[in-house]
Amino acid sequence: MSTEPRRHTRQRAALAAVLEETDEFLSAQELHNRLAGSGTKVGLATVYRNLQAMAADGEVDVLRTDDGESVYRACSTGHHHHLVCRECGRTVEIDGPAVERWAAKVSAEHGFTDVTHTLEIFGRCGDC
Amino acid sequence: MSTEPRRHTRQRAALAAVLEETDEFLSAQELHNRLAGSGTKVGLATVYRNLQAMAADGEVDVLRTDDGESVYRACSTGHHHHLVCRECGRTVEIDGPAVERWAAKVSAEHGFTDVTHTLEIFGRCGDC
DNA sequence: TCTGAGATTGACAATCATTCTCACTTGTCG
DNA sequence: CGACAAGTGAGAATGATTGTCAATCTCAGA
Ligand SMILES: [Zn+2]
Ligand SMILES: [Zn+2]
Ligand SMILES: [Zn+2]
Ligand SMILES: [Zn+2]
Repeated sequence: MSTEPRRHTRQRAALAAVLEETDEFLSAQELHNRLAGSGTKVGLATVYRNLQAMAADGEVDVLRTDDGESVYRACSTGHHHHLVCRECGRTVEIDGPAVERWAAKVSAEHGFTDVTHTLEIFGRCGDC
Repeated sequence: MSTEPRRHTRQRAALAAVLEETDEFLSAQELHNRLAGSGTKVGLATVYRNLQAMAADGEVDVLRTDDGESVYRACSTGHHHHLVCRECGRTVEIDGPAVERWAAKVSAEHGFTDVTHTLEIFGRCGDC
């Protein structure tokens, strides 16, 4: 599962830059707006394509809002989960070794292999 | 959080019946097809509206496929999670008290209140 | 059993995030 | 410096989901 070589482009760099500027999950559309606002013109399709590629390479994390929109965030590498404020979007990365073990155990008990899981926690943060 | 009174209609009964016939998660479109196939004509919008209402009342569980489609399943009542086969759709309901406690603890530690969480496990079942 | 108010439905239009198309541009590498 | 495939962009296409609204059906009350 080696990562395919990826060319360096102005568009991707700009997108990565915008992603680094925040700790909230942003939609592709919102990222596209911010890029437009920062003087760099990048096509919407390109934003989608790059986000998709970056997500596949684990450079960004993706999750779905309640209304089905995908939102993206530059994240620390490695498997982890999120605690997201429903109001302001503030996000805390969390880690749960015990949960990972539990998931693996349950899967095995039921004869499932090649398992992955999604786990996100939503709430209202102290500032909201 | 009292459930609004709901009228009994032929369409809803038919939908509930189809949902009871399977232990897989099905999309609204697929459910609509099955209803059509079983002689009962029900409008697609009605399928969506009812699934929405049923989900709000906890009569069915909803989750999102990788490609963003919502899928529904008649479930046992109460909070629980799922172990779903990526290939055949077979679903096992799972329960994890430890995970529930962990989620609550982590949320509290970060000052979050009014928390909810999503947790689903995907894999390939023994038969696939 | 009969009614009326209001919930529910259905055919179809509208929405809207995401993907596709394809001609054009630009990294990469020898 | 080319060659050429990867990357891009403008706009069309997709497709699940939601909105519209007149017609229909439920059911509490008479
Ligand atoms: Zn907040
Ligand atoms: Zn995990
Ligand atoms: Zn299976
Ligand atoms: Zn739970």
